[in-house]
Amino acid sequence: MPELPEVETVRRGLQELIVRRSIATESHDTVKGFPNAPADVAAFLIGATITTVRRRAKVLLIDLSSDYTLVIHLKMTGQLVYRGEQVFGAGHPNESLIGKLPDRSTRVTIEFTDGSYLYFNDQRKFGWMRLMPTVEVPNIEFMKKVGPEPLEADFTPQEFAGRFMRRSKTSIKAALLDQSVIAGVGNIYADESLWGAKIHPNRLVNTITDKEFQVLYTELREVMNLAIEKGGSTDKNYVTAEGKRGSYMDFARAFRREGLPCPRCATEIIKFKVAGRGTHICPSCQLL
DNA sequence: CACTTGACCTGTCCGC
DNA sequence: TGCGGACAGGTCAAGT
Repeated sequence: MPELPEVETVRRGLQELIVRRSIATESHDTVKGFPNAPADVAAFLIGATITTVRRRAKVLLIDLSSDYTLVIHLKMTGQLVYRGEQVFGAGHPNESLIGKLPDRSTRVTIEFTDGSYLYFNDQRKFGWMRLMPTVEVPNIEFMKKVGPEPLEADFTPQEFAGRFMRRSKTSIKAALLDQSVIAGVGNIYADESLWGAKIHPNRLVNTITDKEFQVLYTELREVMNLAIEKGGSTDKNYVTAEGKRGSYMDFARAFRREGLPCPRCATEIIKFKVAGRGTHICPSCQLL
């Protein structure tokens, strides 16, 4: 579920909501990777203060005053929701998305000294979390292999096109989803940017022209920036740090719009599988 | 080696 | 209404 725009939205929310709060208690059930070193929880998590919240690709980095960092991947259904004064539950506008917290999908509960909470919810348990020294974060396998951030100001169209050369014989969609090529692209924004660039997802990378890479670069950045502006895409599970929906799906042109008219030419959007993933295209605009 | 397919989990939706 | 099967936004290990 959460791709770069969703994780960035959560990051911005947490930066506002939890920085300078101190951790009083922590409890959890099964979460992959946590606690990797149980003694570290008492030594470096309890009593620590949140200093900043960063993001790399789809990974959230919650830095602590102990010089340790909580490294969190939400995978498909992870949520990080802060609860201060507001009360979720029956009648609340977000009830259908997060219910009353904690609930049966709550994996980790962090209580701050002021009595507010941060919940890590994850219905499908694919997400993971690690507590580790901040200086060690760049050394984990994911960080070593992940590609460049596509929204950085100094990320050029030339660098974008060049990254794909490592996957020249696969489909453009499979390459877009490969985190070692470009960081943070997932199924939603792969489909949306390919629609924007009028490129069929099954086109092989080595058939994509320089001009097409240029357009794809622009479309990908525009669609991701718009998605951040809209607070991300909520289909089923994703919510912001405040427990709210993201509204990008109201602006989607192809993703999850099968049977509806293409906004450009009114041809019906169709759905099929590419690289094992549900894929949406306009069959008139995106030719093989 | 490059690339594709299953596995990881739970919940929901759809057709019989 | 009940039940089996397909499917869901991510990533890795295992297989071709």
